[in-house]
Amino acid sequence: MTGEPKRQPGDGQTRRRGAALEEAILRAAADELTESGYAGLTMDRVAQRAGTNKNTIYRRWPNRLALGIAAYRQLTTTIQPPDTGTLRGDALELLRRANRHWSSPLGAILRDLLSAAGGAPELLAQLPEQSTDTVTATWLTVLGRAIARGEARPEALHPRVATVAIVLLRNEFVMRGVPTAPDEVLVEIIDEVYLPLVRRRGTPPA
Amino acid sequence: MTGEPKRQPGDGQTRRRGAALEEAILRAAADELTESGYAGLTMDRVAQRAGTNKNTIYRRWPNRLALGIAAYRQLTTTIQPPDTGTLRGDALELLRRANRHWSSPLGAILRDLLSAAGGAPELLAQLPEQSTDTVTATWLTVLGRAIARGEARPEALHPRVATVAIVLLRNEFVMRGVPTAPDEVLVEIIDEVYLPLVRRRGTPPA
DNA sequence: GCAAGTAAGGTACGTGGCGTACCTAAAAGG
DNA sequence: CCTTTTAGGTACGCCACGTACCTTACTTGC
Repeated sequence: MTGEPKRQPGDGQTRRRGAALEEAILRAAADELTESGYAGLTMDRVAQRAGTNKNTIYRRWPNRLALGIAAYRQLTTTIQPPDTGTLRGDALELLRRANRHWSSPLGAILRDLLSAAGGAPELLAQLPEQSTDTVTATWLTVLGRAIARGEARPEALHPRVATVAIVLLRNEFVMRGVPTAPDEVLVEIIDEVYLPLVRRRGTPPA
Repeated sequence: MTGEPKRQPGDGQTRRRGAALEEAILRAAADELTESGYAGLTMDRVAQRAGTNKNTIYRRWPNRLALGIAAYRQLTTTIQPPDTGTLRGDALELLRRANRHWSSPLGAILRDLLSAAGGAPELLAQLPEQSTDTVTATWLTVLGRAIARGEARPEALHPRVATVAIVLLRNEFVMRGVPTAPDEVLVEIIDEVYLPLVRRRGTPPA
């Protein structure tokens, strides 16, 4: 939305450097992302929009993808674990947040970035929603509280187990493509898979 | 490996048409895939290798990706469900096969194709290992036998539940990138998640 | 067998976008 | 002030996709 004033050679204008310039570039890139998606994020356009030139961009990011990832991070905020009082509530809330995000325009951008990264771990790690650590920590927190309440078995406090639900939902997006998963799918994941897996055993509700 | 003889204009050679030509193109594309991966699959090179021209290729496939998918299918064979006698054995075998395939050169090609498809369902459906139907059917078969043997609870015979293990492994590849998952990961998925989830309930082995 | 129709071959080109090279000009800093 | 650093301007090489257009070889139907 914000076009930078085009600078003429020798017009005596102040010339940005360092952090200020970097922020301007990131803002321009983020704007391009939201307007045209990752496909529309071209180095020429970002340079023009930021009122600078490709040269300057390439001095800071090695390639288009790196810039795209950096710009994407500008658009996201980090998540706080919910605390609804029940494991089912917390888990469902986390899935709904993920579902909303992945179905939003930002989700489309995220998918394109993932595509472009082609599974390079050092790049994936820079994407908040994909960073295994962040996501895993959130689920472990939620599950830990449930265990403390006696809702779940302590042995379930294991990264692989704790994150099963979100992994299944992510898979839903990878396999079925773009559109939002219906809420029933989220409920099904929780009720048919996640809760049966982490709930206390050997004491059937008989 | 097989270079087609270069045809000269007016050299009186026989000119391939229809199915024969199509097969030649697919063979050339498949060879390029195995030698140079999807990145190396360029329309010009395929045309040259098949002893034909881009024009002819574009009459059959709308773009590079479509050709890549078609060529990839030439390189894969369909899977048969294993029958080791135990659910654990069958499930582990299926995971090991998937692991081997995804770590092989073919797996790299598959990942690139998935990347390029960018989550378009109609394209994904053409990739055997990604076709939900095929994979789900296999796991349902294996799980169905286990239920018949009394190893698993009948309510687990549900697509979402039956395929949990393979979904987790797929996630491992998506998140951690290329290299083979160690066998311990497969065992962990089976023993910590899959079997606890599908096994009979309420009768702990006490 | 011949003529019309169809499909393959050859070649060139437009296009888009990345990444680089190279020089000029402004700011920073001693 | 003079030097060093960093930004700006511009052009270009390159690659590969996809298209256009014509020529040439097969096929088919009369």
